[in-house]
Amino acid sequence: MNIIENVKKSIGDAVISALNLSIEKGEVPAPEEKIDFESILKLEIPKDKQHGDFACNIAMMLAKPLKVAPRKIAEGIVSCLEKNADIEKVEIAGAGFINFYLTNNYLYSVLSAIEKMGTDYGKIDMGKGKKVMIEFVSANPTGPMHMGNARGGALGDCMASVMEYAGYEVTREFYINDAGNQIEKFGKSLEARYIQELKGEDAIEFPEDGYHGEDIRDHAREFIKLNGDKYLETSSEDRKKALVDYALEKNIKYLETDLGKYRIFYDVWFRESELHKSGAVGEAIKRLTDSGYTYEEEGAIWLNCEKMGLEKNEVLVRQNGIPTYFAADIAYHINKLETRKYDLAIDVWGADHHGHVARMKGAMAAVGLNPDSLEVVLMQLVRLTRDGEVVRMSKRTGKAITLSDLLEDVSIDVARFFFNMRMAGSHLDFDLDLAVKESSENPVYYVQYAHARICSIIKALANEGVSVLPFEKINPGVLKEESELELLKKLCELPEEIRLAAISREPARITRYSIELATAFHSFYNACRVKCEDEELMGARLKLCASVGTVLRGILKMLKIDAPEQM
RNA sequence: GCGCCUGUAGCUCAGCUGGAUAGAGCAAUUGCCUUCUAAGCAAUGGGCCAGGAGUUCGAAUCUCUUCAGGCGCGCCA
Repeated sequence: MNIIENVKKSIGDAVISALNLSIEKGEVPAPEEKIDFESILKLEIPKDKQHGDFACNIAMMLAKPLKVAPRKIAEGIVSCLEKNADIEKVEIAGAGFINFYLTNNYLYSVLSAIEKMGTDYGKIDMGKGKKVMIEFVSANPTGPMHMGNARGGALGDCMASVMEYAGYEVTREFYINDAGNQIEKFGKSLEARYIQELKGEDAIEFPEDGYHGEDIRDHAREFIKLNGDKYLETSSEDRKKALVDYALEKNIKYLETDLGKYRIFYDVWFRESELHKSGAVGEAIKRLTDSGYTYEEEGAIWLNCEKMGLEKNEVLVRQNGIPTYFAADIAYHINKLETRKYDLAIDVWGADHHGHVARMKGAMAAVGLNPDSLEVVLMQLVRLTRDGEVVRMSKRTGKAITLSDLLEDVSIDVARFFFNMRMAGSHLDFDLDLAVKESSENPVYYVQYAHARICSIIKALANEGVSVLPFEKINPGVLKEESELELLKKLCELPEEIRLAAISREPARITRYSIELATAFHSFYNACRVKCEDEELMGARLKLCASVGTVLRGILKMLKIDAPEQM
């Protein structure tokens, strides 16, 4: 139920029929060529309340094609407007805006809508049940997660929730890169540490491009506890395989646990190795070859990206016969769109991967899939600051700060909220001082506080025998104060915010909305007392509070942030 | 060098499918608790929307260009 959209629709229809009528009457000249009025008509909520509740621009848009002054057109439209009980008055202003001032009835109806839908208020059917997969984080399983993964996690997870609210059928997926070069490096690193642990540091040289982290040593030690030195005798191949099998599964478990702590739960954990085993990678390459997009050079198989209008060609199969990550990724996306029949696949990637986007889409087109079915949301990287300075390393470990490090300092609510305050495309400064503060400055508490306050009011009144009444039993018409109307308007906006957040893949809109709703509530709270002598007014205000509480609970649940009843 | 992204208040950011006087939070200053949670509210100050040109009745928003910053351009992933 999108109240604002409904109102816009009804005003828009009224404007168009008035326009047609006034053309018929000859007050406004007919266009020389047919114009689709509906497509140029725009109704917006003016920034300044003095300009009414909704403003229409159509007179200005038609001024040029009709060769008439915009105010003249506006006058023609207004004179032919049908009377409508919900429209209080209509004014022509500025260059030719038609401003509509409505009665408050549409605002009051939101209370009824919220009562009916409860915490589901805001859900819309824009997606029509289309199947969408959102793949996010997909952190390298050779080590712990970094800040980029932390942001990607909050972003992808909330994007998924927003898409669900918008009526899509959403799958959250984690792609495990458990094959290819990096696993090879992982194996070599583990092997080196294994031998070093048993035979001393000098027994084997650590690979130059290996993983130097302490976690690799830990894996080797744990592995020795379980298996002793028996892998010293085996071939390097078997040794690496045993080490990788052990450490990889453990790392994947860690990833799952850490993400779970972060309240992210995936529907699917998809392994790259499956694509290699099933032959899907080979098939993908064959399809590209069959459609004439590949060629051989210097013993490698290349994808002809120039044929797709791109700058550079890319290797699909190396000289050594091993397919590249790119080849596997093509197979993976064919799997998403074709095998598993998703209508839309959204990938959340770090901005440093942007070069990969065009060729991935190009490859989709080359195998005959719609490249628009694959969407990539690029996310700028995160900068942590403390005392105004950029923090790169953890003080404790001296290494890059991991997600678990962050969650030791900062609550999960705060982390999820902060990572979703900024749009994906903007660089995100994560202010650790602010995040740690449990005070008014911290926007998370600001929103939660609004919810706790509402719960407190409801409880206090319940103790005096006053309870929240159903919509039919209250008289919303007594809500006339500025702050009450502003709050009602804010409540009306949610479905539209969900629509915009879903369409632009920007869950940050909802985080911001939660702050705006909290602001509107705090403002109301200070301006209007709920508990008062006038029972009718008290009933209406209490209903308003309860509605705001419901909506806040709904949004916070969507963002997977706690909604405490007291603070 | 080529490509992508960014540039809005002292700081962090909204606003960008063109609309009326450019917004919020933080920071600064000043008020508001004998009555529902002051983790709150109200008010004040703060801007050549990086610079320039163009399109338009109208530009922070669209186009071109200059400048500044970030990132990418591997038989890495």
